[in-house]
This record gives sequence, C-alpha cells and structure tokens, in this order.
Amino acid sequence: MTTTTNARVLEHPTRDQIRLEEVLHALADSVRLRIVRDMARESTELSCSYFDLPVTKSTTTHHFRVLRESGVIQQMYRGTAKLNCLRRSDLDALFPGLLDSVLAAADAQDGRVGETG
Amino acid sequence: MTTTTNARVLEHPTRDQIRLEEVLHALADSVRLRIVRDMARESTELSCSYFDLPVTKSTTTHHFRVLRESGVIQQMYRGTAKLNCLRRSDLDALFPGLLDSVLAAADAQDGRVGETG
DNA sequence: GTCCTCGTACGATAACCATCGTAGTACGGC
DNA sequence: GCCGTACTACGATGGTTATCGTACGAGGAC
Repeated sequence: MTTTTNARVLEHPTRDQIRLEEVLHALADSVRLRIVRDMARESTELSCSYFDLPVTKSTTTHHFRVLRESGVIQQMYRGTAKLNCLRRSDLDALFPGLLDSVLAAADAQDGRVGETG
Repeated sequence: MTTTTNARVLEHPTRDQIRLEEVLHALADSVRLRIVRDMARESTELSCSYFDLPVTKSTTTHHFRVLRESGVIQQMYRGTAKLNCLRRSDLDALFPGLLDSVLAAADAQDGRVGETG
C-alpha cells in the first residue's frame, strides 16, 4: 500500500495534557537530557540526525518519541527530515522555572564532574 | 545472630555524589513526589508512618530508599521510628530553584487537574 | 520477659524501559 | 523508475523497577 496519504502526523499532547511526572521522567535519562540541552543551546529547529548520540538510530527514535509524548519537544516533518524543537512556552507556562533550573543544573553538574577540560 | 551492633546506619550520598538524573528520576514517581511535597509542606522531620500512601509498607520502604539514595531526603533512626527530612540546602546548592519549581509545578498541576475540590 | 509497633530483608512477579537489529516507508534527486 | 537518505515499526532481549506477601529485627511499653 503505497499510501500517499500524509499519514505522517505526529501525536503531541496538548498543553493541558502535559503531566509533571512524565516530564520529569523524560528528563531523567542522560541521553534525553543531552538532547534537550542541545536543543536549548541551539534554540532552533534541529533534525534528529543533528545529534551525535551514543546509541543507534532506533534507540534515538525511541528517545525522541518519549520526549514528544511527554510534551517536552515538538516534532514536525520536513521532507525526509524531522525537525525538533523545545516546547518552551508550554513548559514555562505550566512549570515556571523548571526547565531553566534543570538546564542550569545540568551545566553546573558538567562543571562539577569536570568533563569539560 | 542477634547482633546488638547498631548496624542501623543509613547510607547517604554526599553532596558531591548527588546526580541530577537520579534526583529527577526520584521525583518522577507520583508516590515519591507526594512524599516530597508532604515533607516540604511540613518542613519538619516526619516518620515514614506519617504518610498515608496507597501502597504497602514494603513498597513504602522501597520508595523512601530511592529518595534517600538519590540524595533527595535524609533519614535517621529515632527509636523504632525513622525520621525523614528533605535535603533542602544540598539540593538548593546543587540545583538552584529546581526543587521549588517542581513543588510549585506539582501544586499548579493539582489545581489544573482539580482533585482538591 | 512479653508483647506491640515500626520498619527491613528477601523472594517473587509483572510491568516497564533502554537497547539493538532488521526490515520497511517517505521523500527528494537523478 | 531507481537509488540514497532519514526515519519508523516491529520483535527480541536484558536490565530495572514498582509492587506485594511473609518473615524478621529493633526498640519501647508493660
């Protein structure tokens, strides 16, 4: 079935459906936290292949889906690529300060662990 | 072996050993988030049995251990009871604003979901 | 000493999850 | 139409976790 229907519709939770526990769970994985940090740093739409992750592509797909379904990121297709961006306004509206403090904490922890130099 | 050694010593991570991912994971469970919120509200040492949780005692023990080993709470024995308190100063020093934003987010979500009526 | 309460340890179990490999679909270039 | 790139779907797998029940230990009350 070479369906030409653009079935490439990605399910996202609405703002009201975003749950704190799921967001925390999404951020509690080091691979996903790294994705989120990269996205916050670039602050533009990035394709999945932009990220150089220490896992295979299928695992990458899995992590992006967890992030999307928890409401942390938004994904959209553009040609063969899939663009990702943080749902900053939604997260900031629901959980003021949460994302920023997580990002700052991750940066601070990198400094503590001392992988940067 | 009825060892009378006070082996009732509880392992806690030092401040430097606390890892953001583990803290987020600890907070990403609804039972544990509830415990943390109750502790933050009372802001005093509470025994495990203070909390009216929808799980059995052994599961409660498990959740308290996860919270302790991730560095979120401190536990100490006093007689037959075990007292718990948040490691606020450690968490605030490592992850400024994180705990407060999580607590505020949990309160806001309660308001949204409207279970308080 | 005898009980009671509080919490732990251990084993079991079922669910979840991070990971992979392979096979497949969607889209753009030629 | 054909191929390559980007990503997905599916099945498998091994590890972690949330849950329970039962049996046990530690300390206080009597």
